[in-house]
Amino acid sequence: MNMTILVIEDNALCASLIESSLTKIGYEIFVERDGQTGLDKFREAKIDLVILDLLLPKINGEQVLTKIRQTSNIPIIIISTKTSEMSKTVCFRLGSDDYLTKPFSMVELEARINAIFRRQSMIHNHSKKIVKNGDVLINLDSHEAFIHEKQVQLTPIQFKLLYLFIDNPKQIFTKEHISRYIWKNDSCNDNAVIVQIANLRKAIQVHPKQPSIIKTIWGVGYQYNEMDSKSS
Amino acid sequence: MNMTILVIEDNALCASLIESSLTKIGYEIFVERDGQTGLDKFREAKIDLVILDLLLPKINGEQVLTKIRQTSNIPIIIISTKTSEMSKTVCFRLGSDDYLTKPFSMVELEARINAIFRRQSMIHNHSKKIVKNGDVLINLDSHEAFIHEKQVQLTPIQFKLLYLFIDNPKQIFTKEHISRYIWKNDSCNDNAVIVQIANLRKAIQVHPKQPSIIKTIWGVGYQYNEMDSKSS
DNA sequence: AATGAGTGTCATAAATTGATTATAGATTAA
DNA sequence: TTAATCTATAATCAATTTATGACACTCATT
Repeated sequence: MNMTILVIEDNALCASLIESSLTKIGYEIFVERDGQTGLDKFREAKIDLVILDLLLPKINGEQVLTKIRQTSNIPIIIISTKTSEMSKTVCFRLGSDDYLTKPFSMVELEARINAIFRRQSMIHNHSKKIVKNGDVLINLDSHEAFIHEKQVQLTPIQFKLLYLFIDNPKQIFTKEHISRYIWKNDSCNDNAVIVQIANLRKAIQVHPKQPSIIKTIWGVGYQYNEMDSKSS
Repeated sequence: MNMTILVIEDNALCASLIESSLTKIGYEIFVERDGQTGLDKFREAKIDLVILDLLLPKINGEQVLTKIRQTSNIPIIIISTKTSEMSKTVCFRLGSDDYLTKPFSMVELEARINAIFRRQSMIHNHSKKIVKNGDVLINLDSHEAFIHEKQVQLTPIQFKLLYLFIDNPKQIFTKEHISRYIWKNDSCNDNAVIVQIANLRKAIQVHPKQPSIIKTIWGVGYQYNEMDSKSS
């Protein structure tokens, strides 16, 4: 499972240290330098965990924390030079999951992130090998995919893409996100994503002329919807 | 809900401090002085969380941690005088949920315990980004917007605008403000804003002829009001 | 070396959105 | 009431985004 972490931190050195360190162990990282763009990024991208500095330009960390908690229960780790009990208490009360005082070691940060994700996966018991959603079923072991109980032949990229979609129905994936997911690189080639989406759609379509189960959200990204309702 | 916490700690002073402090805020506490009796207590009582010292007689903390994790996913907080990264890393790898180095404040311990319990209680609605206000509900993950529980189709700019309004109800936004928010530039084209407002209103109106939920504040700007009262 | 499946790139076509403009309507101040 | 100013609406056209098909490249297998 490819987890995406948003780092909101204005100190460039610290941010890049975290970024390289976490990228190395397989996480996808977004870095934002101030509270406002951090919040923007948070609601635009599919984020699994937030690492949040407290001293930020524009909107401070406590406010960002509050804003995020108004709409999301996503895990948030505070990193700060503030060592006071007061600051810790406030942040925990506002809903943070952990609080690390700077300077801290990357090893510890990694360990705490892993601990949070491990606890989440314990709760969800994510050791399933067959993923089913609506008319789509895929077997992760045998790499087979079925639409309407009929097997379809998929290339590796198509399979990966389809898994991403049916494992997160209704979630919108931007081209950038898909690019990161498929190719692991930072540079995003929009066209390549578009072509892969087209290939996948062609591969899994039951009848030509029928609307694809993968919807285009114009200007945003692509989305899988289990049930397609008519426009009303 | 009465949560039960098992404290395994051989230092009598520290143990009693924790006990009194946590009892005061409503937790039920068991204290054990060594690893063996700690494990025994864990097996026979219904425990919701374990606070575990590392330096223990008979069976050390790491072993206790390992033993517990063989049979249980219960939250475990390590408290220890060991400050090394090594010790922390080992404990997290063995499955602990948090690690506090002594000396620590009771306030912080309480905050971290509360954070763990809070996260457990919200396992269900995880990472959903939903903003609701009055009759308007928008889902930032799926980019869906609902008015009166009926889905409406919005363009990217319309969606962004609606989010701005319902995230800040009763606040009046000038055209300059909206322009900056949508287009990120300093020059403001009043007309463009007016048109976008008009488009949004058309897109989210339930019945034509009904006053829009986005009010015009003449000469100032625009405002969203949860409940629309008649003009007086 | 030849084949073929899988993939990336490009050019072009199709679709949707959004900025502009003109015009009409509404509100305020004189 | 009238003029000036602000706001609303509709229509058009340009810009942006997405879709599609053709072609070239890579790499494993034959």
